[in-house]
Amino acid sequence: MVRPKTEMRKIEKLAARQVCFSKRRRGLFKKAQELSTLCDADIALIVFSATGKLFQYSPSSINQVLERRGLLQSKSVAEPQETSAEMQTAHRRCAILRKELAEKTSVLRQLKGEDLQGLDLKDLNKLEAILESGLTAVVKTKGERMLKEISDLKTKEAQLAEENARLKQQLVIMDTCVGEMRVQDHWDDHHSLELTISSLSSRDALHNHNFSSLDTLLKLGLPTIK
Amino acid sequence: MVRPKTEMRKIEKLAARQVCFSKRRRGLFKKAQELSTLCDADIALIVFSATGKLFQYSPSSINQVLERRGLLQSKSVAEPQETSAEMQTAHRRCAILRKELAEKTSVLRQLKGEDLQGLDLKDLNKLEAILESGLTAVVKTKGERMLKEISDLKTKEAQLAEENARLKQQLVIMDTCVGEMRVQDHWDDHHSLELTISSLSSRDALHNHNFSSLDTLLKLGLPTIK
DNA sequence: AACTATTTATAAGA
DNA sequence: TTCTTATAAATAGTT
Repeated sequence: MVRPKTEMRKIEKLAARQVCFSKRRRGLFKKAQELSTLCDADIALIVFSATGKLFQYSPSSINQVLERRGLLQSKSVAEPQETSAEMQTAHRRCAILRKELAEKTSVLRQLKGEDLQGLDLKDLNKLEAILESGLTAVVKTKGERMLKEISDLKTKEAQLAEENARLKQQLVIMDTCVGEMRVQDHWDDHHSLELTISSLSSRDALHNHNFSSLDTLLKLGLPTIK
Repeated sequence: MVRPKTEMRKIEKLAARQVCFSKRRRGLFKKAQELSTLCDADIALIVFSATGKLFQYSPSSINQVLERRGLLQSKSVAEPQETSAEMQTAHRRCAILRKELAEKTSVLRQLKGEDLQGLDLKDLNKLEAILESGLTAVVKTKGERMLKEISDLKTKEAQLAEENARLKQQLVIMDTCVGEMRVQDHWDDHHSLELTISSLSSRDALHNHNFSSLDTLLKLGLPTIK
């Protein structure tokens, strides 16, 4: 078990990234709490996962820390009614969301090659770089996916070929069988069937095949078996 | 050198506490930065030392993170009363926006070549097609932009060349001028200047040039003009 | 600030 | 997700 020194860049595999996030988040919060306890510090820690989930830690209250920092906008600017306060927050949130959405939409369009008029050479180069690296990644993933599919198909093919060979072998045996039966044509069905089974069994052809080969044999409706 | 397992309570000795604070603070910030990088998380970390000194970390902007926090913290207290109708609409709108945003974000990430794990061959092909057409468009636009820049530069170059030619011509005239002045060396400054201007004007060389050429002429400090 | 013996965190595997 | 374990990383005490 060799643990490689962790490279400091975004973890590519989603699952690994999520596990790492979960572990390190806990570690980070623990360290924050320790620092706060040991050194009597006031701490506010806010973490958003890539999926937008919120985690936060503060021994006192986050708002208290933020107020101390002078960050919190005086939220009681001018509120005629108490109901409008909530409405305002809601609207503000919507506005922010809309803004983010507009931004993402715009970038998305540009990546798709639309609305490039307003961009200068520098922006275009940046866009090109993103597209190129994205394309590379997609093509690479696609290649891997196809390779896997190919190897799966090869496995299947091998299995089928194997079964095929087995079946052919059984056909040869069958021929032999038929020959024998022709010679001993006076035997009744019961004897003939016994002979068939025993000659197949003697060559191990029916072992491990759940007797499906026997089914096949029976369904063949061999003309010489009355 | 036996290090006792650190007790998790406030360190009493001031010096030790300060050293510990300094070390652990750095450690904490480093861990925060690592989490942010490795797992693509959005983090805001604010630390006040016991002495009131402020330290903070955020890869994006603290305010941005805080705004986002405000966004997602929506399910605050329950207020089942009056405003509910309006509030519900607002919240519904927010929810829709959030959903759209999540969708766009996801697509955007995939276009950038991230989080491709969950996609099948069909999706990958679609992605590839989008990226390819986007790349084509961007490269095309870039080409046009560059062509235009080239043609603009050529125009400018032509203009400059033209002006250059004009200036050279003026120099020739100047030489002639100087020659004349050498012959008529007894002229005083006033006459000499008149001659210079009139001979230039007669060939239209000074028109449209805001007399900058005259400035140049005067600054040349022609040795024969006393 | 630098060193180092230890503790602590954590990546990978189950 | 949780547990384990080998190893990387952080850090308490010392110089």
